[in-house]
Amino acid sequence: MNSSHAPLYCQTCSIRNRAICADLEDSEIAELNGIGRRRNLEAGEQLLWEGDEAVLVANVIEGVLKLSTQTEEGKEQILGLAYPSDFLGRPFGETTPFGVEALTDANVCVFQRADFDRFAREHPRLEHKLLERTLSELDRTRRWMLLLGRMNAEQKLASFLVETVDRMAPATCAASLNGKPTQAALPLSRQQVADVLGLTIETVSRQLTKMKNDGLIDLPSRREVVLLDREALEALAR
Amino acid sequence: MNSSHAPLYCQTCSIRNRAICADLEDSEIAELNGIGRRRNLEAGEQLLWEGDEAVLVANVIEGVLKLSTQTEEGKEQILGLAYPSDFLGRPFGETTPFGVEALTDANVCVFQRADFDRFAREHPRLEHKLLERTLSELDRTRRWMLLLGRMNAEQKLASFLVETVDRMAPATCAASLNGKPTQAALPLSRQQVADVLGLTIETVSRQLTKMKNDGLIDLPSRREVVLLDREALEALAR
DNA sequence: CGGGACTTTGATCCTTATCAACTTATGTGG
DNA sequence: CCACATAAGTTGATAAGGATCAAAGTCCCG
Repeated sequence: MNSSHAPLYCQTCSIRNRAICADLEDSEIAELNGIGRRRNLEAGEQLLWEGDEAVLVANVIEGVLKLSTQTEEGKEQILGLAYPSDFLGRPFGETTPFGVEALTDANVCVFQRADFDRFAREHPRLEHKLLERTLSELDRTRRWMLLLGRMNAEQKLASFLVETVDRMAPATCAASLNGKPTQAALPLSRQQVADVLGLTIETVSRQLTKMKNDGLIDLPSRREVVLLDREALEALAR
Repeated sequence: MNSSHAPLYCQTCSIRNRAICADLEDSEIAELNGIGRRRNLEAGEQLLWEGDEAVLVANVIEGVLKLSTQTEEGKEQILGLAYPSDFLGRPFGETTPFGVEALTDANVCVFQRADFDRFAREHPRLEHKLLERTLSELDRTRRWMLLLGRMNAEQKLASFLVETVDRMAPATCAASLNGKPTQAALPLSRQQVADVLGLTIETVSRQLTKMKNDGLIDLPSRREVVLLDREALEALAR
């Protein structure tokens, strides 16, 4: 618990050079190390609850998590997925506007929001990184809006598969075609894919079998995809 | 053109206390004033083009603008609306990921992105404001995702009407029920409303007439709405 | 007053949701 | 290690909400 005796996680951290802490100097890293702590999450475990007071923020070290919200009638909409080096939570805010749940077993670096906010305000370099990351996240979210608002089921699935394979790539280090990865373990169930894309589980399932029959993809197991024709999928997604 | 002779706009700026420049000191404001300039836009005029090199950023002083993107087939999706005091453009990025067009006559305070980026990096207070604003914008955008992904046409329209009336309120200063505004001039055409909500113009039109027949709203003209039963609309939107 | 853009209304079609049955995986305890 | 229970996914039939296509009606502005 006591920060002065905490092991220096950061120095061996696998996302040290990609997360918002990347540009910090050793002394700053040491300080940050003192206020954060590692936490393991099992698949399905919840880290933040929608509407709760925003007490935590975190960096994803390993695993995939979802941000989500619900409609009054209980329909879920996944607002985003967080992969290693992504930042989680709502700094400088009263409440957390979405729930966060681990989809796979995960490891995160957690901070009390108050501690983090203070540290950020005192370290413009970190705040700048956070700003850049937030701006990119906003860009990504807006692209997703186009998907939700204007694409049909087939286009949504195609987009989703290509993006997922890309984002999972660093973890899998698996097969790829001239640099572009073509397969991945799916971190989501069919229902979760549906919640990401604003579809129902049945539509997702039907669309996947159709793509498989069309020779666009292969589904070795429920939690794996292989893009047999990545080009065609990208064309659909466009 | 020459900054040293530019009038000191900022001191009389109507959004001086709400925009990202709010916390700056007089000397900083003066400096910022030197790199920015005012620009009037007519309704329909484009300020930024999707995919262009990101050369400009801006603050909205007056009017309403839309951020939008298109699907390959030319279907438009509006990604957001910018009202007075909102920030526009993509700082710290290579390209502008969306187009920006004035929906009403508008007045904006424009900066060369390079100038703005430099200024921001040298003034953490401004960068902090920008971060807070970007985080709020991300929250708003994510709420919009729930709307696009999980709401039906009626719920979408209800949400849109309530939000629009609220955001237009400062400008209209018009009728309100215990603090909550109940009418506004619509800054968007039916087609644009459709593009915001991921619907077609026909569906928007039908839904509005239905709401009018149900006594939920009144439509004194094509560009005005009155919320006759704001409560009911909020309930639908939830 | 007339022309063009915008909007509304109507008829029909299509995609996706919904409801239901069935199949395949996953996992647990005897 | 198998049998059974349970969860997850697939497939089918039907229905509904919006999209699309077409036409008529309004408003605006010169």
